[in-house]
Amino acid sequence: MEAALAPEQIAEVAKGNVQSIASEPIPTNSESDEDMPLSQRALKVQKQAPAVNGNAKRQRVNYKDSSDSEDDMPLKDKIVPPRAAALQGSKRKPESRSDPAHDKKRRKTQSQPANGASTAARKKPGPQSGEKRWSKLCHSGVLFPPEYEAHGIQMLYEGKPVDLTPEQEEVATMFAVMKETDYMKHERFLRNFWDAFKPILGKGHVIRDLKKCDFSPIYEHHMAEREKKKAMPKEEKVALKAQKDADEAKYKVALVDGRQEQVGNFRVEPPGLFRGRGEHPKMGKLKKRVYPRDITINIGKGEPIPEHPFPGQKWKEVRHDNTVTWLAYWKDPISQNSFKYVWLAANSTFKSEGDLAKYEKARKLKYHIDDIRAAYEKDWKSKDPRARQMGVALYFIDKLALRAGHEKEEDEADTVGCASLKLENVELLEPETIRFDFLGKDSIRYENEVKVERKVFQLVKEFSTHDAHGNKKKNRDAQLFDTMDAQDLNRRVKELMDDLSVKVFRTYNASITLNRLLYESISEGSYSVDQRKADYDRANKEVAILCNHQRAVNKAHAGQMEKMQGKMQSLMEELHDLQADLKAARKSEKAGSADALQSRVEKKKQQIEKMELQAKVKEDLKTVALGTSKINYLDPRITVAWCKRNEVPIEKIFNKSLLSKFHWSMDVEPEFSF
DNA sequence: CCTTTTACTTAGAATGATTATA
DNA sequence: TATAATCATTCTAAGTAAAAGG
Repeated sequence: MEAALAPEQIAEVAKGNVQSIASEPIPTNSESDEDMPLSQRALKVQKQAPAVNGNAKRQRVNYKDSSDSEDDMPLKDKIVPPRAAALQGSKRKPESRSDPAHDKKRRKTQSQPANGASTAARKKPGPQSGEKRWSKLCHSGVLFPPEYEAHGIQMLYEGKPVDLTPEQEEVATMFAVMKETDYMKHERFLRNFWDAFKPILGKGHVIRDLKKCDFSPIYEHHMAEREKKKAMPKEEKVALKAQKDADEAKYKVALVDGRQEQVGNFRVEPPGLFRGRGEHPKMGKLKKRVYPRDITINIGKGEPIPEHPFPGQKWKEVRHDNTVTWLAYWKDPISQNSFKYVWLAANSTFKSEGDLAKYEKARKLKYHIDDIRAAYEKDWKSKDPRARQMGVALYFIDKLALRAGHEKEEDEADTVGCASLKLENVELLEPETIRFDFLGKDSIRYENEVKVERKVFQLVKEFSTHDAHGNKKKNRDAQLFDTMDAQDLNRRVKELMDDLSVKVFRTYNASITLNRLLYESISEGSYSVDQRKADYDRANKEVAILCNHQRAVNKAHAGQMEKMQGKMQSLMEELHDLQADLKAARKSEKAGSADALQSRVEKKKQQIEKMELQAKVKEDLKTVALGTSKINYLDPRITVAWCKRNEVPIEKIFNKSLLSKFHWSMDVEPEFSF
């Protein structure tokens, strides 16, 4: 049987040396790495001018220094300067959830097609609808976290040590190690934790009030252990690492139709306290340990069934479903109606094919976007209120790169996207500016003031005051779009282009923006590689802002900035002294030393300039995450082609894992335009 | 239809490793 | 040579959207 992997093969893959393995997967027309990649096959490349479109641009709000990004904006898109505001987590529990019943039952009031209901979308079986994804699949299943080992450290209750069973101690420790996190200040977290801890303590336990608990002995023990580990002699560390690698090696690879592929997340999630984002109703709940009996394995027929270290147990199920790409899944112990999956890694064929398809679909949108824009603008004037709402929603999705915004459950964080916007999320600023303020995915705040078409402004005003039946909307937490939801948007968009869905607009706008900015950028030729990279980063940043990709300000940020300022100060002083020396040397006409000083002055100046730029970029990017768009939204062929045109080594832009994830895009021709 | 289930992509924080700097 | 800053990787939560189910 060929399924088993030779150890040396495993080692290669485990090390991430997958180039040969990884490039192969795109088998259709390639025999070797050098062959024409899928990218080229798929695209009968049209060499067209860089796309320039009326793209959405937005001004970030939580961004102190707004001056720079504004001047290069087309006037039309300029946005009213925003009020300064703090980064995250506004307090915004809707006062009353007014009429939730109505909220849920809204929609469907009006019937069908908004306008010129073109050829209804044709079902093309995509890679999710029962199509065969593999013929042979072999892997080693999942790796379980080690069982809990009791440390025997006692916690204190009313100042006195308390004995805990290992089971109790495990949960106490989960809580103890979170001592320094913000969750400790979160009432809901504490309540949920207590509700989980109490039954584990059992009836009549001495511990009856969380407030009287002191977990710090456990916390300190945990920290001490950590220190110990850090202080371990080098050889021991190396040996430990080697052991770990060896234990994991077999889980890291899978064999798919004879190809070796890396597995992504082969580890079963260890138990812990749920760390939801934002105001998550379930934060602090105990996420229970997962066992083989909870896990369904997916594997090729006739392949050896993966083993597990729990003698009495069986896998929940073993399936041989070749229409899906997951290797295993289990029910998420926190939200009973969702699953955790084990998939192949980002560089696998499954994922690469998915990526390519995603970007090709977004590129296809380019040929339809004008018609689509015309269509939704026409809908603004429709007699059908549903069409009007849909038209405005699509405009937001296109211009602002908003997410679709599906309905959420009561037991999830209260966040919104386009379709689920509430009145309280939009403020009308006469004559034609809309101010958005809402918590989106991951409870990241989206704040933006956008100048919109007059008609859109009027429509949003209409939606803000009256529903589709002309009844007044009274509550701030009422739906802005009361006649439609995300599903309706997806259906609508399919009328406009086959297989189009709402999220494609984000990909499209992100990629086409990068493409345009890179073709517009002029620092070629005499500019240094670093300067050209800075160009790239600026474009990347613009996309990140468009997509609202944020990150928390690094805790040390302020201190680091101060330090830089201080350093700059002393550099300035040094420059000053040098300049004085130079002047003196000139006076005394010691030519040689003057020349030397002159060059030292120049050097110092450059040093200062570099530092200034560094400081500016750092401050600039303190809340902006560039990585997310690079990984998920920007067609790598744009980047690769730009690197080729500008003689920038691709490694400057893509790190090792991105290179591997995007191996399929590497031999795109330099003229590629998205 | 409308809701629920399933499968997949996208997301920021936390952690770990590497590099720059004092 | 330790410490700090930066960068890469891991982790798992939180979205989207299609299909299945009733």
